[in-house]
Amino acid sequence: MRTLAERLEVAPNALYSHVTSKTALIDAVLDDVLAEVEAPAPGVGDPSAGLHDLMISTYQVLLVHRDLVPAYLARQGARGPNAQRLGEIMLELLDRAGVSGARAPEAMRVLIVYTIGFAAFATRPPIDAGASGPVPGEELTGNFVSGLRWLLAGIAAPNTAVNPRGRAGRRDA
Amino acid sequence: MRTLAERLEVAPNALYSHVTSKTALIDAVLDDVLAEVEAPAPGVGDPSAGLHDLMISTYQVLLVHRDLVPAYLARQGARGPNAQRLGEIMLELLDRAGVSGARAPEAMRVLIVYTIGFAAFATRPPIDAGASGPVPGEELTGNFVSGLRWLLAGIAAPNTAVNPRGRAGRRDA
DNA sequence: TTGCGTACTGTACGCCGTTCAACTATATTG
DNA sequence: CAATATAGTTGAACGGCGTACAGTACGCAA
Repeated sequence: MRTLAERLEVAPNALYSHVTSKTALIDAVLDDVLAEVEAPAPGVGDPSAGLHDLMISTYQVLLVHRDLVPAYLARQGARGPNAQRLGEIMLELLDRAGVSGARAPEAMRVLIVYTIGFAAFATRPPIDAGASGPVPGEELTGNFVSGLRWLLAGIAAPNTAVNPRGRAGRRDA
Repeated sequence: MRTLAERLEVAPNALYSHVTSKTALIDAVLDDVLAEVEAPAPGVGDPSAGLHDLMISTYQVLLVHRDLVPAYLARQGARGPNAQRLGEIMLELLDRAGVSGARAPEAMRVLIVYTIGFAAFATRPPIDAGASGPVPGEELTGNFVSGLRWLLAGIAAPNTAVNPRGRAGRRDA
């Protein structure tokens, strides 16, 4: 806030004539940024490829505005109009890809969480140079795409029985 | 800090005799929490099921300590000894599952990012009740497991050609 | 001209992480 | 046992943060 006010060459509290709180400001900026995401035209083109491109575009947009990616995770959903628009586009793509019903919002959440999470991970070279290689960031994008492909493949697959050992994953908890 | 000091019934600055900074404290706590993750014994059992269980256990541990999940994302890697131990276990499981070479660390990062990201997402009912259902949290765990299965399926698949439309995902950028 | 709404400023409150010098127990040593 | 080193704590304070409140300059319709 104070930094922003300085950039605008006004007193810090002047901001509160235009914004109710820092949180609200960030929310607004967040949704604005989402407008930069390139979404495929609805109804045409391969839906799987559309999802692929949509998530990659989202990832890249997040990387460009890296400093507000943490804020993105802090609030989870992003209720703004742009977020909503992207959500509808995703659902449409998923539907045309054969994912509908209860599976659709699940798949959507998974894709979103994965994308934002990976952006958050990629967003911070400055931990410490040196040991074990900080992963220069270029490679991370490739890594993101790999995971995205795996995810899309799994989502598209009709029935995924990954766990061969009977009812695994069931612990006493 | 001040809150913690109050709980310990000491002055706030007394903490700094034991910890160099708030960040260092959180890092230590973070790694401590990671000790609670149940890891399968190395070398035995189905590796795919092992990964499945390992990530689910991680997810559950994160949910129990929900308030420090954001901190978990803030620092990305978690360099502590427990984190390292889990990393080695994951690589061993991946190797036995047929994932090795350059693919192994990729798969590991994807799994970790997905798990932490989803935990971050699941960690905050208190946004606002009401419209569009805040997803009670029980369902979110099922959602997490679904995505995990998709991911594991994709990782295990030999070659994933998700993108039917030629070289998609290649934008000018 | 009067009145009003909008944008701004000065000042201050309460909170935060953190630092520094001083004190006090406890343990160590001769 | 006395002297001293050491670990742990404290009071006070600094600088920074988001934000609230009261007041003020300005533009504009009545």
